[in-house]
Amino acid sequence: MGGRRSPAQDRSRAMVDRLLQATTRVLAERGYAGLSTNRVAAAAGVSVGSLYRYFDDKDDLVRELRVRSTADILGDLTAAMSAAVALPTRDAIHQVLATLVAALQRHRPLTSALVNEVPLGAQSNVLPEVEQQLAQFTRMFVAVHAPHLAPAEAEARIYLALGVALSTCLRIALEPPAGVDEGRLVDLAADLLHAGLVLP
Amino acid sequence: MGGRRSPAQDRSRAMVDRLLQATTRVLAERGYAGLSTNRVAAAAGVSVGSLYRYFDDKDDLVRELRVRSTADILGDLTAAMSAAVALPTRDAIHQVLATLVAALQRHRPLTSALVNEVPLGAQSNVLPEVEQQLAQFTRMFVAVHAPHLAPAEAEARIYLALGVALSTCLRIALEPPAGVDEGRLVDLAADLLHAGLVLP
Amino acid sequence: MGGRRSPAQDRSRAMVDRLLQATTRVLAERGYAGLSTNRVAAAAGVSVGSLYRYFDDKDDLVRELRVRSTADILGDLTAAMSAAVALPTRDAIHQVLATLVAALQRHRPLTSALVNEVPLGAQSNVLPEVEQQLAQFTRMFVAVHAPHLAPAEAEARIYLALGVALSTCLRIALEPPAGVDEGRLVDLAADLLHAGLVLP
Amino acid sequence: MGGRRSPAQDRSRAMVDRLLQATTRVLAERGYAGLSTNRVAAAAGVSVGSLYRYFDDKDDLVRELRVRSTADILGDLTAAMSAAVALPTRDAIHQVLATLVAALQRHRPLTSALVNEVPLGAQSNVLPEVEQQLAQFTRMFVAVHAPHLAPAEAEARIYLALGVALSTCLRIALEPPAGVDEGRLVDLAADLLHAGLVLP
DNA sequence: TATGAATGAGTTTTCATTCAT
DNA sequence: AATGAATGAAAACTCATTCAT
Repeated sequence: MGGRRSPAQDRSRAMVDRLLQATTRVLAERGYAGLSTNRVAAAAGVSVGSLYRYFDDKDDLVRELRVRSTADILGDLTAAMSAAVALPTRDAIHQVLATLVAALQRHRPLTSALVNEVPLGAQSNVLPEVEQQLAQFTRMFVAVHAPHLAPAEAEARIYLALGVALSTCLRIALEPPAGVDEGRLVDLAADLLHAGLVLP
Repeated sequence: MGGRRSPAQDRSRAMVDRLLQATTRVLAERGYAGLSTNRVAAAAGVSVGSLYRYFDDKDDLVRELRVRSTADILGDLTAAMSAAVALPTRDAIHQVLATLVAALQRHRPLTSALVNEVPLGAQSNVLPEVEQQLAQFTRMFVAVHAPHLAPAEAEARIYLALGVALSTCLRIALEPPAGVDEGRLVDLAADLLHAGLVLP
Repeated sequence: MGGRRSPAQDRSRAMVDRLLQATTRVLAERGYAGLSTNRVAAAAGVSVGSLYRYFDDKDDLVRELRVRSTADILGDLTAAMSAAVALPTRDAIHQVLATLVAALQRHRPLTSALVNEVPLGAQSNVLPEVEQQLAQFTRMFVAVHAPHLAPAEAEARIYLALGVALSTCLRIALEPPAGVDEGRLVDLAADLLHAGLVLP
Repeated sequence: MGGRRSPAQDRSRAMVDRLLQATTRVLAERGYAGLSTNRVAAAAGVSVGSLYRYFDDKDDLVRELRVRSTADILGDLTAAMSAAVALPTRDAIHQVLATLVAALQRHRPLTSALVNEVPLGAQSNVLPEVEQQLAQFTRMFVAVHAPHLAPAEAEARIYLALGVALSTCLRIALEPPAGVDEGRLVDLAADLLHAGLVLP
């Protein structure tokens, strides 16, 4: 952690960053259909050949983009989850949701591009890593706050809650409805999940 | 109603059906990226030229596919909604959700392809017509069963409920978790939405 | 000549005419690039299959069109040439030129389409039959009015005169310049050819 | 003038030349109808993709071909016209005609293809730039050598002479008649134009 | 390492032509 | 005879990927 990097590694990292940023830009401006390796390289001010030195292929590029954006969001989420364990049930949920919405909003252009433009392939959830992390938290959370639930019942509730949490946060972050207060939406969502997860 | 069809119309309809079924098959097997007009024609056992006799272009093909499956799902949904108005609150919600899950499952291969493979462009909701229909129902439903809510509050709940209902049904229909009873999931979802929509 | 036609032959002739007229129309409206057998058939209100009953292929259609339009022009030309033999040299030439210009103008849409849109293939003169007819006349004409010319010299002048006559008439008929009197152009052309053909 | 070229520029120029030469070859062998980008690329021993690196599209390819050969012909023509101003009337005309014929012959395969194979669209003159250049010369020429003509009369003669000159030169260059001396034809044409342009 | 010209399989789409009805 | 649905070869063009420099 916090290790030194050789100049070569730095140059490498810089290149990768440039390319990923260029990918985001192209994705936002031209959509997935307009995303070509040549275009990305040009947008990054780099040759196509270089792109292929740092990424296996086009898929790898997009995959990496997803992973990176996810990582940043995950950071926030993890912190929020750590803080949340000390809070009362509903507040904990609210905290996590609010954090997730904020994180998604912070990455709005990229997230939007990924959600709206990139076909998902086999996996049908947009941000798999985020979902996994969320799942872990939810599981633990249920174990603590709703120990009365039978395992199967707990599983069902977790499964449902995950979907609700993720889709709701995405919706609030990316398509906020006109004339509805965002904070209120997060409040409501927290109430909903609270009810769904821990009520008898 | 019950109109006779000329042989030519039948042939025409048969061709269109064949091509749409082939499209679904190709979509399921090779994904949206692997969906080419030549491939669809081959899968339908028909020449490319014929495909272009019945569809303006590739977009038209996918559009029609969406329209058809949407229409079918909408049919079920509308019926369920009609029946639901007479039921008590929670049962009404349950009825609609169960119907939607069943309809989506019936169109599983296509819906799955649409959700997972087709980049959505600007609109981030799959099946916009279904969402609209659902919105109408929800609005009416709230007006009837939760008249105590202030307009803004009602709006917020409707917005949230819609996202939850749609994403949950899609999730249950397309990615049912191993070892969790599907019926129980719909039950839980109904409870959740009931709580979210009408509780004070 | 002037023979009776069976009903079948009439129907046949009517079909051919319809198709050729449709071809002219399509050629004028869509250009040669937009000339497709299907389009011609549609424009004629006839099935493609029928087109192929009356014409071997697309080329045959266009070829026939050329032949027909030529035939009409040839009729005029022959008459003019017959009358011209009795006239003094320059007047004879003038008569023929004026007749040709008038005939080309009468068929303006078709001629224009043929000249501007249809690639000529191997033969590089637009209206080969017209040229042949004209050549015959010119040859005879030179024999009568310029018997003093050596055979090789006569050949050279005829060759030149033909080109001049044809291209000039086409130009006057199809691209008349703004602000220049057409009659004057024909006059000048007649003078030119007169000088070129018979002067020592 | 005598500028050095980088290897890259040379390669680029070499590629463009190869492709244009291949285009000429295909045009000569298979006609305009048989001119496809794939065929041109194959004839050039190059991939289609490369063709599209150097030309925007098929039109661009043909356009460039026209531009190049036109430029070459124009070069000769301009030189001849410069030299011609010092000559007596008939000799000036002869010089220009002879030069044009020679230039057209030098580009025979291409010119032939353009004249015989490429449908001309709206403009019915092949080589519009050549015609323009010729027009400029003729106008000046008439102003100098036939100042006695009224403006309208001058216009008419210029219009006619242009058509005659161009069509005659094309004819001599592309379809020289068997057994007739080419030089004699140019002589005759010069006489003809001389008479037509400056005689009272 | 970086470059970017070159590749060519693959995509969408058209249209002359055929043939079962 | 007439129809027009069906065909499929071929056209224009794109783009992920490679490799010589």
